[in-house]
Amino acid sequence: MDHLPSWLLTQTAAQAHRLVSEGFAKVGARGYHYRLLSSLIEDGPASQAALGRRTGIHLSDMVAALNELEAGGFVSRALDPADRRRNVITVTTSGRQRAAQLEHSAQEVQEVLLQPLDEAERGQLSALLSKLLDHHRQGIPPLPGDE
Amino acid sequence: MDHLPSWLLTQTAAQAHRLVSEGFAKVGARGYHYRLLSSLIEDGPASQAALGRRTGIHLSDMVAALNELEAGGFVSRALDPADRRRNVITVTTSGRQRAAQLEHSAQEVQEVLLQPLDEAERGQLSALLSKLLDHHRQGIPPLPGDE
DNA sequence: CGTATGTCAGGACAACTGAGATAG
DNA sequence: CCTATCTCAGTTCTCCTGACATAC
Repeated sequence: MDHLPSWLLTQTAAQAHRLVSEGFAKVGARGYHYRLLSSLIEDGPASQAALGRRTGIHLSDMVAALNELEAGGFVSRALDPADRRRNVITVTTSGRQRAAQLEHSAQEVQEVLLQPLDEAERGQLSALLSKLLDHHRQGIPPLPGDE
Repeated sequence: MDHLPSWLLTQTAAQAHRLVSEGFAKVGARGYHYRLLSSLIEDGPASQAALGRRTGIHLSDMVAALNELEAGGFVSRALDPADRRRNVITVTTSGRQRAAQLEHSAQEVQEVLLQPLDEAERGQLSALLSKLLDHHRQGIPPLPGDE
C-alpha cells in the first residue's frame, strides 16, 4: 500500500492540506479565499463563471466563498452593464491586504512542509507535480471572453 | 499560486483521488475499504484501535467502514477473549478476493495517473513523497501490543 | 430556441472533535 | 482511579451533481 504513488500523493497532500488549513484557520480564512483573491490580483476582475474556470472552483461553491469574502469586505460584486447575467468581482484594498496576509501564512507553511527536502529536491518535486497536473487538467481549455 | 508546492500537491492529489475513487466506486467500494483490507492481509488480524494506528484511519470512521466491510462479508468481527473491550478483525476468503479486485483497480489507475512520467521520474516522485511523508507522520510511534 | 450565468439544496469522501459506555 | 476500546453524533473542507430562474 505504501508503494502506490496515488497513496503517497494523497497522504502527503493530506498533511499539506492540514498544515495550510491550520494556518488559514488562525485568521478565519480557508483555501478558497486564498485561491480567489490570488486569481483576482494576478489576472484581474472577472465574472463568477470566469473565476471558476481560472481557479477550478465550482460555480456552486463560488457563491458561498464570494459571500464570505464580500462579508469581510475583501471583494465587491457589481452587475456587469454589458451582460446583466454577470457579477463582476473586484478585489478591494482590504482584499489585497488580506491576500498578502494569506500569502505570508502559506509561505510559512511551505517551509514546514518541505523541511526534509533540499533545494534541488524541492525543484524536482515541483517539476514532477507540475508535469502531472498539466497533463490531467487538459480538456478544459480557456474559453474566449474569459481571461 | 501555481508555484506553491502545497498547491501542486493538493491539486495533483485531488486528481489522483478522483481517479481512484471512480475506480473503486465502479465496484461499490471506497478508499477506506482498500486500506483496511490491505492492512489486514499484510499485517494480520488486529483490533480496531490497532488497525486505526496502522492505517491512519480514525476510530470514529473505523466503525462505519468495518460495518460496510462486514456487511459485504469481507471481514469478521470477533470478541477478543483475552480483552473483552476489543474486536478482533479478520479477513475472510471473500475479503481476500475483494482486496485483489481493489488492488487491480488501483494498479490500473496508477498507470493513468503516472502516464506522463517515465520510469526514472516515477521513482523520483515516490522517493520524494516518501521522504516527506515519513517526516510528517513522525510522533505516532507504534505502541507495544500493536505491531 | 439553446446556452451561459448565478443561486440554492444536497451528496460523497476523508479528516477530525467530542461525548458516552464498557472493560482493563 | 485512570486508561483503552468501541460506538455514535456531528463538523469542516474540497469536490461534485442536479435543479431553477434569469439574461443573452
